[in-house]
Amino acid sequence: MLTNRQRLILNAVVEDYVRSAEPVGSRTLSKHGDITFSPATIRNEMADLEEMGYLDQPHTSAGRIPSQKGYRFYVDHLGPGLPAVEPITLSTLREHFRQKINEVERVIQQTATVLSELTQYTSIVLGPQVQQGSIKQVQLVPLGAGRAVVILVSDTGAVYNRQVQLPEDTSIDDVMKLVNLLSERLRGVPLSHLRSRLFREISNEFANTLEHYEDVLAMLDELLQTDLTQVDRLYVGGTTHMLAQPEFRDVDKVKPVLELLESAKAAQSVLPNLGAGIAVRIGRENHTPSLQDCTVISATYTMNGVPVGSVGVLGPTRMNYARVMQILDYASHALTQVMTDRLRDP
Amino acid sequence: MLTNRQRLILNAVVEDYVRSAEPVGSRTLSKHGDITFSPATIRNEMADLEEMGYLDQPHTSAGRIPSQKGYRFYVDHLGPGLPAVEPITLSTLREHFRQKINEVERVIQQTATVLSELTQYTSIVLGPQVQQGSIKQVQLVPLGAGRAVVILVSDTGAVYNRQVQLPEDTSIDDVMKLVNLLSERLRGVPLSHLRSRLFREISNEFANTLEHYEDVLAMLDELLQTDLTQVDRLYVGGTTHMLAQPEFRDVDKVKPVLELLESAKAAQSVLPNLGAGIAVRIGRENHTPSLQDCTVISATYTMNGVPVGSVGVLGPTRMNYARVMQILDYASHALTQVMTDRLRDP
DNA sequence: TGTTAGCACTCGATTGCCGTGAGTGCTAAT
DNA sequence: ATTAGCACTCACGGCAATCGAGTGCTAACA
Repeated sequence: MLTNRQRLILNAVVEDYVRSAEPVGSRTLSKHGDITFSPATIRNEMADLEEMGYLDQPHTSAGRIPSQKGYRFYVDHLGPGLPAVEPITLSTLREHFRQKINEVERVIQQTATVLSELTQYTSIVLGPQVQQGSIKQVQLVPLGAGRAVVILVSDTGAVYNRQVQLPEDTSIDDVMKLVNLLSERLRGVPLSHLRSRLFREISNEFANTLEHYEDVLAMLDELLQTDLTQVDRLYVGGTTHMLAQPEFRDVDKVKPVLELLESAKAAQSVLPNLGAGIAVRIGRENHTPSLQDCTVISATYTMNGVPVGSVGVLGPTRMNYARVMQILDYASHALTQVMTDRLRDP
Repeated sequence: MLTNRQRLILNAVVEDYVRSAEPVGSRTLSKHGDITFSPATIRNEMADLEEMGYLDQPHTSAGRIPSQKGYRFYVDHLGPGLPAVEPITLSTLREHFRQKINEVERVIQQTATVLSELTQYTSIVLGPQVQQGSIKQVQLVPLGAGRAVVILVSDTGAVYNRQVQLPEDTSIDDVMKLVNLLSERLRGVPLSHLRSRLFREISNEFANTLEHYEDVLAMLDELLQTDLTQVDRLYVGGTTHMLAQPEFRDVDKVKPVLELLESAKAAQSVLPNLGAGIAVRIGRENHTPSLQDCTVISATYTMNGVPVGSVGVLGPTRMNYARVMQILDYASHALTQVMTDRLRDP
């Protein structure tokens, strides 16, 4: 275990290094706020801390920087107790969430923007995977030439639409039948059960009523598979902030990270699976190799108590943990609020 | 005017420099395919070309690189005559556009991806601003608690939806009236005339039939303003390719460019206004200051002969002009085809 | 016994100084 | 008009000298 003085010093090293991005030496530390010992004492303690693996020394005649273990200890036991967020930041956030934007998508997207601006890091927001809610209305709008648009509306106000090509010789009559059937049988069905309901209970009715029922079924299957699973609703903001970080001023260092962020699919893997509370992944704790020198902090937001999405921030391991954690905490609660409002009296 | 030999040499300088990214000297040039003169002759001609402003010399004892004027001459009179695209590339493109994807949005997005992969530059695709097409169906789905979703379907298959908050005490009756009214009066109205039609012809009917007609009108106005003008449908692909370019290996060089690309609004300005054919903007020809060292090549795609969007490629001024121009030419025609297919027998 | 002052030592970063070589411009020969 | 020859230029890489921030150790001190 660490002595009180060692904690104090580790804390100071992290704070100074996060601010300056340069190895901090004993002399510098001795000037740090709540440290009263002489440089020599600090040197001794730092040597011990290094031996225990909490600090690293880039080279013999340089100051110390926190190791990943050091950051971990800092996050678990030190810094994030104190208030690190300026009031102005909080009020900006509050302002952002106060304006009622009707489209959930836009809220999510703008949240990404605001987060990256406030934190000066890259932000990643995963849109809500609304398996909740149920079908309010099913509609099929024919466009001519066998083309039609299928529209599903959920009671949460989400609208899914998709253009489909009906089998060549589908009669108007068949189309009407189809719409009525779907409309009648799917109304009120929870989105999460949509596919199974469709196949288990309704498909055999198709066989009796419709001509090309296999085709229609395949079409609906594709529609549900791609449109409701919503894998692509990932918003990334402020990627260029990465370029401002001193440790990533080398193009070869940033490139893998930016490449990861560019492919939406891969970027999914950046955010940990939905868990409760705030998750901090430091350096190699990220399973993605490109993020070995990055920290990802993320928080989950919920809808009716169920986790549906997450907000996160990506930066160098030298990150202002306390500040970012507090901001994300606020943002995730605000998003939870937004999502829950949306379910009110459906 | 340039002599034939000067053209030959300028052409060779551009081609060599585009390939190697290093100033090309007289000795190197003398080994270039269709050049038969001695280094000394080449030196004389190059000195002349420099004097005329077609070539630059980074420093006294270095080779020459094309100036922006040099590139411009190359684009206007030289390179892009010959075939520079490998058959394999063309067939990849053909393959990409062969698969019929139903969602226009997805076609656009994937086009951006394919273009950036094929060219190894950053691609920018501006989604179709479909002012064409007309209203096929208007729908209003109430969700409870005064909330409702307005859905507009155009005959091109586009679906616009937006959640709105109805005035507190709107009666079911009023909602029905509203839907019927809109449905009846807006069907067949061209999207481009939607707003004016709404205000000139329909608004006074509202006054007679509806309670809170000002509120409803304001709501519809907002809906049309934000959703149909479609300013945000800009897809950017392969931004990280910028980092691979030797002239942008310095973070301070890339950062402004990536920042520009990050804000969708600003990125709009990257693509020139819709004009016909292929547009090439070299260096300072871009009005945006961050693009002083970049070239943007873009092409317009049309729908029924009307330009509706554009595809572009962004890279360093040292760009493979011939190849990119040919690829964009192909892509824009293919997109035109896609858009036109969508209008067939509406 | 824990803390601190003093001091020699380490080592990355900076600076300055060649030597090298690719490339030029000029002149004279073809 | 073209080209061979040659002196000249200048970025670049390597190397040594210098500098200084920071350390570890020892000895003095409370």
